[in-house]
Amino acid sequence: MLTPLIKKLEHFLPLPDQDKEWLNGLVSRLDEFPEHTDITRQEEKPSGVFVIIAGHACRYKILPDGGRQILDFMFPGDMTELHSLLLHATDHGILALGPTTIARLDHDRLVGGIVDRPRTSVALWWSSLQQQAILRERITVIGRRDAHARIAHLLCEIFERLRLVGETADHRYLLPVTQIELADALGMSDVHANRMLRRLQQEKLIDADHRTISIPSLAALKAAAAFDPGYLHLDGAPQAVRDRLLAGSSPG
Amino acid sequence: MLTPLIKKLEHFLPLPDQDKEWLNGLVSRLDEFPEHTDITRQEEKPSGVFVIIAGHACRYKILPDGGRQILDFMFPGDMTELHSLLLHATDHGILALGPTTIARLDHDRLVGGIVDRPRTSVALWWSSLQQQAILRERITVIGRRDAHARIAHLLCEIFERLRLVGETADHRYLLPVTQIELADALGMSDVHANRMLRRLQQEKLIDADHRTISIPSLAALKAAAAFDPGYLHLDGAPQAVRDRLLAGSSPG
DNA sequence: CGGGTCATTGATACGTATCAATGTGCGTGG
DNA sequence: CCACGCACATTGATACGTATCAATGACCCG
Repeated sequence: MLTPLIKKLEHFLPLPDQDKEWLNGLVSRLDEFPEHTDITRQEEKPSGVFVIIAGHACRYKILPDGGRQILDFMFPGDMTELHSLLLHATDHGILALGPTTIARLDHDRLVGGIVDRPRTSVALWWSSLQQQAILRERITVIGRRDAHARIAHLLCEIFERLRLVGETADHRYLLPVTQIELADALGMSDVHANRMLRRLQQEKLIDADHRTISIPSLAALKAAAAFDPGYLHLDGAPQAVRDRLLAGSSPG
Repeated sequence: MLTPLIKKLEHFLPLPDQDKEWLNGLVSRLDEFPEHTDITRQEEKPSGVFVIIAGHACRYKILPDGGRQILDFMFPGDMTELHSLLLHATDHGILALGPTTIARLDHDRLVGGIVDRPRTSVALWWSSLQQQAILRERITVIGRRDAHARIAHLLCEIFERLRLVGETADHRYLLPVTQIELADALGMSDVHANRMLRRLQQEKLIDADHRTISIPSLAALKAAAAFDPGYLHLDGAPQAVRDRLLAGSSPG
């Protein structure tokens, strides 16, 4: 059930079989959300931890003036914050972009049992560090790059993230996102997003068709975006970390 | 020693005296950094956890084209990520803005001992959630607000964060930041930052003098910024969280 | 006193927002 | 089965916010 999450975590560190079983056993319920419905709403109490199983979602904020900023995208294997229950209200909502399935996790058993599973703990920590790094990179791109580079960069990032969970085929992936949503994610107007998308296609850097993005040359797109994947921290756990964990159970 | 950190954490949840002693005992070394020197450098291996004791720092990235984006500011009580040692290399550097003192923490004892201190664990988790929320708010402000509102918003945020650790006096605080740095933090040019700063002063929304910011009317500045402090999650731990922790030791 | 960093100001160029109109595809109801 | 409406995509014209270039001023330090 939590296959994409486990796949992602194991890119960082192999997990013992018993940890994976334990993770899968935490799923208390599956929920499905139709396209363009809220999974959680801004200002409401956090609704517990869940993992995206299938589909695409995004975190977003609505501004006082009615504007919207999309903060990040969520793909299969992405989850909400482990300790969000510490807050009275969330600072952002989560929206299903296409039809989306989520798995809700039993919070008590998660928090209670995580302590005895150091490999999983560490992998989840890595995932949380990666998420913060993605936010920082987004700040950098929105703050310092022009619209053309912003779109190219986001498309590169999404490719790498989807590849990690096996949601790409060749150099192609599904991205059920309107141009308005793309614009809201990158701090630009929808009209301009359209033009830049168009330009990327004319430049043969991407091909967009029916919500499917194809990247003829990943190298070329990365160059246009000045995309350096370092911030995604995809290298796997450092040897020192692995060594220390070997004292525990053996990898699955 | 870790007074500002503890002060901040206790805004969320009172800590037992023994936890505070334990925290203070984790300090393995104090380091001082002169103005405009790197505390950590981008791309290097994480150097362990440290806490700002005095002074002001910022996280930043250098782009391939030489540009710089300041991601966040760090004030007394702010610390680096608990588990950053999981990464091979950092995705950003940390720069001392003025003369800055940091306390390095013993990582092994921190990670080893945190499990037995649920209140401190929870408070540190809250701090980490707040930090992520700050990044998300920055994305929103840079992506969707004009230069005038961006500066006003940042000045409001800094006020609230400094107030939390007792670094404000009246409606006034020290901010050792050049206009170039301000511009790099908000994704604008230094020339424009200057003009907007000037405008804020003409509008009597702020007063800036020798690195000191005064806010005649916080309400007015917040209105100009459309600043809603909700994202800082300053309400303290929800009752449910407190109740659960009462099973453990009593508050200090 | 001289040189450096930082702040300030004006003129101009450019990227992007905004406004407006049209086109396209799709689901729904007559 | 077609017509309508709706969301989304596309395109052009124009306005505006902000970047860039350039020069001067203020301050601090050696």
